[in-house]
Amino acid sequence: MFEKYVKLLKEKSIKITPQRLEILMYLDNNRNHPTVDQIYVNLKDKNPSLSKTTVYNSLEILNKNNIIQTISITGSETRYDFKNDMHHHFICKKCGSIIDIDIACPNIKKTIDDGYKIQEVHGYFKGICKKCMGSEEK
Amino acid sequence: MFEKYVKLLKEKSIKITPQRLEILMYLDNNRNHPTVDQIYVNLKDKNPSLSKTTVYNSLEILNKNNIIQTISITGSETRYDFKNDMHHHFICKKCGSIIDIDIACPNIKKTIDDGYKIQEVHGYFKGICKKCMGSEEK
DNA sequence: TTATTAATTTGTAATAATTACAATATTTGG
DNA sequence: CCAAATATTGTAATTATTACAAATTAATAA
Repeated sequence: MFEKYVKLLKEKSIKITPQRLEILMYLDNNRNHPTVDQIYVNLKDKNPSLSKTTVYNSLEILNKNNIIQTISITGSETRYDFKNDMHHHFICKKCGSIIDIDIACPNIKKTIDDGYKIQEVHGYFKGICKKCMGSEEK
Repeated sequence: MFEKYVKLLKEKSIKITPQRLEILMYLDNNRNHPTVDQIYVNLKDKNPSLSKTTVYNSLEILNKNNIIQTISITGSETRYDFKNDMHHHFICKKCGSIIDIDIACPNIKKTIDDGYKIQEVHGYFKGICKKCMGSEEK
């Protein structure tokens, strides 16, 4: 059940704790870019002693080790995502949903060639999503 | 002196107040993506009665009217920029400076064609800037 | 397996950015 | 110049995040 996440942590020499495994599994199974609070509230059910600080700490070490990534699209709270192929994010100003946009950034190479060392790429679009566009016309 | 900014506000039917003009001029003359606090502290000198809430309110209405734009690259505080040609931003994890990257996003058309209405585009790179890369080698 | 040590978790308190709100003041169209 | 609508100000409240110290746990070597 947790083998996959144990392996991920071992590869990066991160100590294996039940909290980290649960958080990792939660992010793997919930690809809806949850907030710290959403992760915390959901995992608190099965582990009532869980502390929000632990969620913050765990997310920090997982992010630093490139296992997960942060998304700062709303401007207020940070959201988290299991690391996968590069993609952009779209947030709908009407319904608030955050949608993966499966495109890569073609500008990276140019910027690297220009002398920058790029460690993270964030592409955010804000507007009205397909669904809300449809309901506006009615 | 303020004609340019008066014109900008009139075009959008935004009421002209000295605070808004000062904020607009500050952003026009300081293209270093300042925080709310930086704007506030700097303008407070000439106008001691300025309130931080006014800075927030003014930035909000200017942003909604597309005269300025927000930058959420640090994850903590929002930064502001006079609206100009589309470009990306790079933040150096070592020295903290935010640098304009003059490239446009070629993925917008594809996303619009796909049914999304795009109102804002944010492209953020995080890593080590040219200058810090140079000093690392020494 | 057990003891040890270093790292982690927890809970609470502190901080920092932002928003809410009510009273006062200012802008603008007639 | 007046009236109505809107903006500014100051303070208080809220929210996300970080700091920190005590208690607990994971990993390692004997």
